[in-house]
Order: sequence, then C-alpha cells, then structure tokens
Amino acid sequence: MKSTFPECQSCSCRKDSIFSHCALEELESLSSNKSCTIYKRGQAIFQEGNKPFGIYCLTEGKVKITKIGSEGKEQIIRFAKPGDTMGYRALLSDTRYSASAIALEECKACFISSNDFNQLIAQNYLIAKDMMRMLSNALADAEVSIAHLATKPVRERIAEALLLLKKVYGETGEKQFSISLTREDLSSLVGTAKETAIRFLSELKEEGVISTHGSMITILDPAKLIKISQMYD
Amino acid sequence: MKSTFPECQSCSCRKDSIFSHCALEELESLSSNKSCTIYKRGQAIFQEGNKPFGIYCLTEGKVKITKIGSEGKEQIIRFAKPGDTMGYRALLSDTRYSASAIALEECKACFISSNDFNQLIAQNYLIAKDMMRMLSNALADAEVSIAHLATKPVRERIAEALLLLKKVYGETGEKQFSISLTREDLSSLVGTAKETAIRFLSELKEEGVISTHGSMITILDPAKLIKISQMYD
DNA sequence: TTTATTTAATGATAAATATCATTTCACGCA
DNA sequence: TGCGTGAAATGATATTTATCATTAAATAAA
Repeated sequence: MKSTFPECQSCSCRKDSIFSHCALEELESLSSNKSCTIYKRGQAIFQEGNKPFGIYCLTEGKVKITKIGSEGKEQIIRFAKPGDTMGYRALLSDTRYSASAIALEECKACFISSNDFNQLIAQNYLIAKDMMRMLSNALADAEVSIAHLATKPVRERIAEALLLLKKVYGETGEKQFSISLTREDLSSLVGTAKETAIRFLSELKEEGVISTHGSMITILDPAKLIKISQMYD
Repeated sequence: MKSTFPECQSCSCRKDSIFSHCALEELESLSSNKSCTIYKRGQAIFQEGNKPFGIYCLTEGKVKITKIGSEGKEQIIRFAKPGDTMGYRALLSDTRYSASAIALEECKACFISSNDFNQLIAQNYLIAKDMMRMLSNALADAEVSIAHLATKPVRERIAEALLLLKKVYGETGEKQFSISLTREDLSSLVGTAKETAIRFLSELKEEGVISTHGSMITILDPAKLIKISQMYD
C-alpha cells in the first residue's frame, strides 16, 4: 500500500469532524504539524493505561475502542470510522487512556500533539463547543449501553449490535449492509459468550433476518432487526 | 424546613464545582438570576425525554440519575451530591434529557437558565475547560460501568456499588460508612434483580463485611469489599 | 402502643446464559 | 486442487441469575 495521507485542508473526512470549524490557517498549521501512520489489522493505535500525548484522527479503516474487563475479557465500548477523533477524552481529563484503540483492518490515522490540540480548542470556541457536543453525545451513547446491558436480554442486544454496526459503517440508504466481524468481537461488543452470540446469530439466520458467510454478516431485514431489538420496550 | 438557599458567591459547595473558576461578577450575576427549589423524596428534578431549559446545581441532598431500560426497568446511571451540576449533557449536545434526576431525600437545587449557562462557558474558557473535564470524567466512569456490567458477576458488582456509594457520599477518612438505600435502588444500580441483590448482601453480612438495619447499610470492612470487587481482575 | 403497610429476607423453582467438548466450514498456502 | 489451520457452528451440561411465593422485619399510621 502506498502511504498517502490527506492534507487537513482537503481531507474528505473533515466535514463531520471536530475540525469542520477550523479556519484555513488553522488547518494548514495542523496539517504541517501532524504525523500520520498506517496500522495493520490488530495493531493498537493507543492502549489503555498509557499516557496520551495527543489525539488521533482516523482517515481510513475501522477501529474498535475496547476496555479490559474482569478476567482479562475484552469489552468493546464503541467503534471509530474515518473522520472520527480518538483519544481526546484522556487529554481533556488529563488522565491516562481508559481504553485502547485497535485496528479492525488496515487503517490510517493522523496524530495531532496535545499542544496543538489544546491551543486549537483554547483559541477557537467553536471547536471547544464541538468537543463538548461530541463528549455529550458519547456520554449519552455510553449511558444507553449501560441501561441496555443491565436490562435487555442477549438476543435484543445482538440485534442492537448489528444495527449499531450498520449505523456506524453502513451507507445511508443502503438496504443490505454487510460487515466482516469475528464472533469474538461481536460477543465482546454485546457482552456475552462467543457461543451464545453464535447461537442467536443462527436463530436470526433461520428467521431470515440476516445471512452469514464465514465471518461476514449481512443484514437482510433491518426493520425486523429493529423490532427484535425493542421486543420488550 | 425553612427555604434558605445560598448565594453563589458564598455557596459552600462551589469549591469543587464548575463554578470554582467564576469571577465575582459572574457569580453575582448567576446568583441574582438563578431560581431555587426544594424537592421532596421521590420527586423528579428533570425527566428523561423532556427538553432542557438550563442546568441544576444541587446544594443539598442526594439524587439518583436514572434511565428507563427494557420492560420499564429503572437503571441508575450515577448519583449526584451537593456541589454537583446536573443536566448539562442535554444542553451541550442540544438534545432532550437522556436520563432523569430523582431526589433520594429532601433536596435543594438551583436552576441556571441555558442562556446564562451558555454565556458563561462562552465567555470564560476556564469554565468551558472544566465542563470538558467533567464530561470526560463522566464518560470514563460510564465506560467502566459498561465493562463491568458486561464482564463482572453480580457479587463483584454489588461490592463495587457499595464502594461507589461510599466514595460519592462518604466523608474522606471515615471508616464506617452508612447509607440508607432501598434494595430496589441498589439492584437498579447493580443491574440485577432485587432478590439477587438481597442474597449477596446477606452473604456479605455473614462474612462480616457489612451490616444492615432496615434499608440502612453500613460498610464495616471496606478493604475486604475492594478485594471482593476485584476478585477476578 | 397497637395496627397497617411497606420493605427486607428467604425458599423453591424456572429461565437464561456460560462453559466445555466436538464437528463443520472457510480461507490461505503449498 | 487438496491440505492444514483457525474460526464458526452445534451439542451437552453446568452455573448463574431471575422469577414467583412466602415469611419476617421495619417503618408509618392510628
């Protein structure tokens, strides 16, 4: 793969990112100071427990954000897609990373140092405001996860997980969404045992809601999946 | 009870709040514009699904922040103590309340309108920074909850919940911490059935880690509780 | 203080989920 | 194209947790 990284000024993933409010000179400064890296599947972009030195902006690929739970079990907290910023939480609270970012496939990410980042949010209130909105949305999502982990049965959480994957990585409007995800990762997202996740997937297959081929999962009937995810709401 | 509310300038709970960085004139302005209310046990300060019109600063009492989960089950997300701000997440992301705030005992809270609040964070970057730190900490806490709900057995989560209560509502340094909490609330914090929570409490009593009298729970051996909460870490 | 009512505690049982073992399938590689 | 490896799938069983029923205790009311 040829290592080409976008300039921030013309980066296609900037539109929905926290950098959408940057002035041109801010983008130029960012672009000249950033350092970009390619990560292979399975590689960590940052790891739980380490000190943060900046933030990462994902420009290509899929990333899982994970925490270590009891007995070393991995828990997937959320996913990142191109345009998403990663690692800002640790910087903003001046703590170590509370989670790891692991590439699910070959990824490209740009690193912006904490100095550059702090200067940016201090000088441009629109960006600070965006950061607050971003944190608030992430918090709301996390709280939904808490409530659902605590009260929903596994079958519903599996359905929800598939819909989340579609929401994060799917194109808007597309009906048949496919993603390659190991059963291990799926179960770690849902918070269940691998075998249990597989069993419910098989059930969903029999019901014609999804189909699978190897690790590839295809959502055939998103509407029914929504119903299943809200069965007892 | 006599309805006396503190002036923001001299409010004892301001030291650790987001208002610790306010200038005197900002505090005077806040104080003259705020409107304060007493809430009885069980009363809602704000409710999930409603539009926010400002933030609340708790000055007295204990509050639970809850979400409705599957089958109408209540899930406690966190607690608030005097000095804590509530409802800022919804304002900052311009969404409806994603959770409710319910008084666990008689409470006093001051309301600051969204206009006043937005002006404050826009004009004083130290406050905006504090907001970001606060959100980041809340997010880290929520993510720990996710990982633990998904991977820890109920017994460990019960121990953790008791330690959380001590951390939030206990005096630093005190050894024997007591709190009155219904078993319903405890189980809704832990994410389990009431009877299951009670069973593990009974177990902890037999082990001499806690004692109870009615709804009052007293932590006798916090060190052992920490061990229990990390049994499989 | 006595009574009523709510909440905590315990027991019996059912349901959900986890674990361990085995087989089947997909995919990279010779 | 067949072979080997790792992941997916399925089966059998154990464990954990939930539910329903009942009793005991605490709190509130009379």
